[in-house]
Amino acid sequence: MTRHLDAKKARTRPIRDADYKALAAFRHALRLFLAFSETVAREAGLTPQQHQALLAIKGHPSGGPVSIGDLAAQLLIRHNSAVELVNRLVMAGLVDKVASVDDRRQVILVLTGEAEAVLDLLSASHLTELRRSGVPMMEIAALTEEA
Amino acid sequence: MTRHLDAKKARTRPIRDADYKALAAFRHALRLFLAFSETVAREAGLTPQQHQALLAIKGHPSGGPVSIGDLAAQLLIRHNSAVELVNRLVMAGLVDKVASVDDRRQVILVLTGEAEAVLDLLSASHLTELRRSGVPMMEIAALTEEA
DNA sequence: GCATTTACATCGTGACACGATATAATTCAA
DNA sequence: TTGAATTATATCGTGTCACGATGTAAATGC
Repeated sequence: MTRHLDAKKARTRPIRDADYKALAAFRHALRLFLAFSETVAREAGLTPQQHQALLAIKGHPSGGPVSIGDLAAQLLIRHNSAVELVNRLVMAGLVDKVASVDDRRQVILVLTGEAEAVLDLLSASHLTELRRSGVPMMEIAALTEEA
Repeated sequence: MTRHLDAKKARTRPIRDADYKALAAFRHALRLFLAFSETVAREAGLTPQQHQALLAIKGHPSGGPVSIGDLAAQLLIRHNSAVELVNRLVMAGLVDKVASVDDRRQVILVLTGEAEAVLDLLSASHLTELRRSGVPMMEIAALTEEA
């Protein structure tokens, strides 16, 4: 009975030591980038999530107004988590919640001047760091479409 | 006075809308990968941190025995956080803590058979997903050295 | 017009990481 | 060799963040 390939799951090439090392090194590289990002964000007075939320609002692919739900989708978090994140941003004076005129259930998120300034600074340092470390940001970002 | 470049910080090219979109899309791509990883880890009964800890132990660059401190360094977390993470792994039956003979302060981390099996499964699906999505894992992992 | 769906909000919970602090083993210098 | 400094791990209290479950108001569909 071990003569046949498993019907449920095609037999895969066994995982070698080099595979584990490559996966571990890849994770380590991701963590290095995230640690850099967290450090500069905190130096600017933001939590990493706040920074990413501001970026998601400012750089949303639609280019148009961004709602709570849009933010949740962009960050891959639940709507209620997005609400909480936005409330913390409002308390920090970084975002204003504006009732949408189109659909009065929706809340449109608007960056304050302070948020624009901080995000500009952080974006500059991130672009510099990504260029320095050689991460092919554009290519990786392009993968977003298909998945 | 605005004629001179700022002495403290070289004037950088202004951040354009396309830059914000690229950075946001890059973050989104990272989150897609991390969400994939979290999903398959949870389906296998592990938290994402537990999965990454097992991988860090199994794929540690030294190839040798891995201590609490080694794990903390690989995951870029504090020693006390690594202790807590390992304690949860021990309670889950995935890791054994073994006193080191060389240095009796050290605790060597050993994967149980169950952990080896789960990690094998997760590594296979991660390798498949990374190949599928076209992420240049090896190249990015190689950046680890210099930073 | 009324049921369903959609968008946002609230609440309680749990995982995780942290700083501060403690303890034991090792190292090193006098 | 002994005692001070260092290193490795452990413990405790705290804060952030995300979640599921649940609730409410606005929009949609038949």
